[in-house]
Amino acid sequence: MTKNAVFWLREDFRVKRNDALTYATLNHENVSVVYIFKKQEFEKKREAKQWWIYKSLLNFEKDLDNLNINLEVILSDSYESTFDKILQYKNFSIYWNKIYEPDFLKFDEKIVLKLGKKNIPYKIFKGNVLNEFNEVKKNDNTPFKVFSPFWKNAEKIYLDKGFSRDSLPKKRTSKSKFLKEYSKKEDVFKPANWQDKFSEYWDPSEKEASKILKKFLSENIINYGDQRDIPSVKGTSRLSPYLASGQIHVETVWEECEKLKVKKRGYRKFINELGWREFSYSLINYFPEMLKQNLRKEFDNFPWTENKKFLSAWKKGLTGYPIVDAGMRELYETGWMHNRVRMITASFLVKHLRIHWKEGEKHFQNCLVDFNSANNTAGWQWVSGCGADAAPYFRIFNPILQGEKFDKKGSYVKKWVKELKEIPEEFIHKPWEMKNKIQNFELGKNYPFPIVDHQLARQSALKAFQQIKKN
DNA sequence: CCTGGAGTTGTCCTA
DNA sequence: TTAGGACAACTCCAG
Repeated sequence: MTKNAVFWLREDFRVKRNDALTYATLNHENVSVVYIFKKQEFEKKREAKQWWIYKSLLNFEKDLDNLNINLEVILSDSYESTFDKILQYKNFSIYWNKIYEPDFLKFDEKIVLKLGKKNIPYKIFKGNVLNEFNEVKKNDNTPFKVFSPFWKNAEKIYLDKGFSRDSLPKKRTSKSKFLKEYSKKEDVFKPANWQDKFSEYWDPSEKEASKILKKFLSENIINYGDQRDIPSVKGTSRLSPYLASGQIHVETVWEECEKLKVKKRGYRKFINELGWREFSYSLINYFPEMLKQNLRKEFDNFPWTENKKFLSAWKKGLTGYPIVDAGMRELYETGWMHNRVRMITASFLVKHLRIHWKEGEKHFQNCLVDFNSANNTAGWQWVSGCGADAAPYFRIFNPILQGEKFDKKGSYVKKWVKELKEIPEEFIHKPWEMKNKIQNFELGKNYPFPIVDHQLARQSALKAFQQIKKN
């Protein structure tokens, strides 16, 4: 065994159940945690996530400090050139956990070749999933394309493995440094951007993740089935950003769920959401082309429109449909949007405005603290109808009905769209129908008229879908 | 190989 | 007022 070990930190900001980190501490005298920050991957592309990573680095550094382990950050233009520099060092082994994205897996292969040539010991561990995607296949060895059978099989495979690995790294007696030069963590992120208000809503730490999970399981999971659809209520777990950056391992979430004594409907529904996460990973790895294009080819002929005004109104939350605008503003304010509202806003962009899902995908990528390629792509393609197991085309969310159904009193709308604060309940999801005048409020002045008419937009979306069927 | 059932999250119209 | 069917037909998957 070499004296030094490097744990290459990527999406695993946790001490508990972190296989690569634990392995390094159990087998080596000196352990360093190295994070390579590639600016171009974040700037103007994943700004919300950039904030999350920055805070995660600061918090994780403290956790590692308790173990006498040093966290070293390198600012980089490319992973490969940075790796080439690291490979110049002598007498070390390197470990990391997998990220299930085609590009990352390909990069792993490349690095493995280089490590082999230099005789540097390495080990790659399972990442933040229940099953690795290639463990779940149909009997004929092809991948599942429908969720239910996929999940039925995947759950069984996971249960059959029946293992529990509640691993913890071993504390060092003294700190050691590996890299001669490393960057300041502050260089990863320049404060005073729009993301600054996120601190009011999120604490990107491992401790917070387990706190949230505990609270969710003791208070909310019982009613998850119904409450998860009400955006004004904290009925969902809000664990997504912690899962995305690995402040918690999905196996931990699973296991804590299994420990529940009373397993009601809510429990099943919640576990299924973990299933969708697994399904998305499976899809993008078996069909990597879907990261860039429609999974269902017939959608290549869909008559999308280009409309900068509409796109910008959607992004700013100025479409004139209160539930849509509330969602977009929640996203901008907090780096997160409630699941039900993600569907409504996405459907609105794709079907009412007929703007390509890639535009929406890009915007969400920039604004979500829980951004993850697999979920984001699979989700947008699902809404658009061009993905796997997707919604049928005639299923077009009516933003007024959705509002009335899931935000009855309009409290979600009023929280995020302050202009509508005084609008009576009856009209909160359709302020344009209001006859009475309200002081200091005038439609078209304080808040926009709907940018498209629901009925007309719906008709034209249906027509557009008819068109691709013909081709 | 054939067969039948099913398919995350809806909407709208009719009786 | 409300419940039920139409919306389309295709692909996936298991038996």
